[in-house]
Amino acid sequence: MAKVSFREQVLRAREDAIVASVNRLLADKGFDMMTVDEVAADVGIAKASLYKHFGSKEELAAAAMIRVLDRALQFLATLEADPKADAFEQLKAVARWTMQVQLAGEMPSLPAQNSALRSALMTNKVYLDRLMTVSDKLGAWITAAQKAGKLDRKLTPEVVLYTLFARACDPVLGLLKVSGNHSDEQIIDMLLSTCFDGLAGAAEKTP
Amino acid sequence: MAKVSFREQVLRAREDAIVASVNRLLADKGFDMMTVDEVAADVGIAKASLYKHFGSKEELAAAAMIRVLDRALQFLATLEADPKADAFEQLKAVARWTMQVQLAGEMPSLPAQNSALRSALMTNKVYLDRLMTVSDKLGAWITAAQKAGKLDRKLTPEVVLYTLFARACDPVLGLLKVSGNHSDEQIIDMLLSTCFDGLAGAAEKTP
DNA sequence: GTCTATAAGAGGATAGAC
DNA sequence: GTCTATCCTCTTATAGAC
Repeated sequence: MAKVSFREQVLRAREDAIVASVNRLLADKGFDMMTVDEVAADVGIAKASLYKHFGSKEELAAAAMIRVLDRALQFLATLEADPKADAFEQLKAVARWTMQVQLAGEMPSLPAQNSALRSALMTNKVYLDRLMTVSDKLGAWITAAQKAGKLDRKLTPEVVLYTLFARACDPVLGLLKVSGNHSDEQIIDMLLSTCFDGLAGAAEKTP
Repeated sequence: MAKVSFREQVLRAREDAIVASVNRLLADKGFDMMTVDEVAADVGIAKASLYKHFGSKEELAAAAMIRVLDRALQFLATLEADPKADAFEQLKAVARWTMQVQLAGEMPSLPAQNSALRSALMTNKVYLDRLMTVSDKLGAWITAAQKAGKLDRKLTPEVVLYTLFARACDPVLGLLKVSGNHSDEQIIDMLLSTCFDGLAGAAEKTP
């Protein structure tokens, strides 16, 4: 019994290592440019061993997405635990968190056009479950913030949700980072500002 | 002489057809998922003939990017010709135009991570020239709009420029389109609003 | 410059021994 | 479950006839 448990523990640890590598490689090179050989080399195992754990390259990507969604859910839980919870501020905190993850090189980026990948994700129950859980929590905050007048009521919740997801993998962040003209904090502050107050800025709000 | 001119005309027409196909395929599937075989089939010529016109797949993509940048420059020229030119409104018009191109399925999307493609673009004089021309024109409008207080002065022009470029290929537009809950006009209006006034919206500006 | 045919190689996936 | 070795498909790119 203990032996089996230990075995499973080792198995889990190895799979965690695999998913961590995939996550970093996806953030670094993207799905199409990432090769399974690279993943195997990065983890330090043979490619055939990799395929004992995950049935395809798409499943590897799905596992990485599930991982980051789980991290997001953990962060959402800490926000929910805060007694002075304000929906608008919570949304802002989530956006800030996604940008920090992106700056840390830990945000996997998947192409929207790859149909093989999309269909693999759309048939992955675990992935869909996590995605819907995150979407529901954010959706509740969005409608609450709109009711409070903190978010534009002319925007449908769908638009707000998609926009927040998109800002989590916005190429602007990477461009600004390589340009080297701003600190990480400056980048995040400016992008948060463009996200919630727009290019026109909040200055105009209180003339 | 007339014969040579005619020949060149036919050559140009064929290359235009190729670039138009590449443009559409890039918008539809992205660079990595687009194959040269598809391009050849779409144009209706043999792949070897294609390679007589363009030396590599990367050059095809570069030609498509040059094409769309030229279209952008044409549009910028019409805006400059307007006597009652306001920098802020011009920037908004440009953003609207890029979204219309995107909705029409004519905005080529290139991955930011593909290094072979990036180096090919970075050594393409014509592409760099067009890109810099567009950037300079937009940059002038950005600083003018900031001086006029229409754009947030806390944002560096670099951030504004990158953000405008990024909105030209924002995945949110495609997601909203396939979701089918909004008309094209609604989508563009909402995304323009999120771009310039943010998720918080302009409502807060005049309380 | 257009075609058919093919080289050359990358990359996803698997066979079979241990 | 891990390895080595291999298969096989897809894709970029070119050779050579016309």
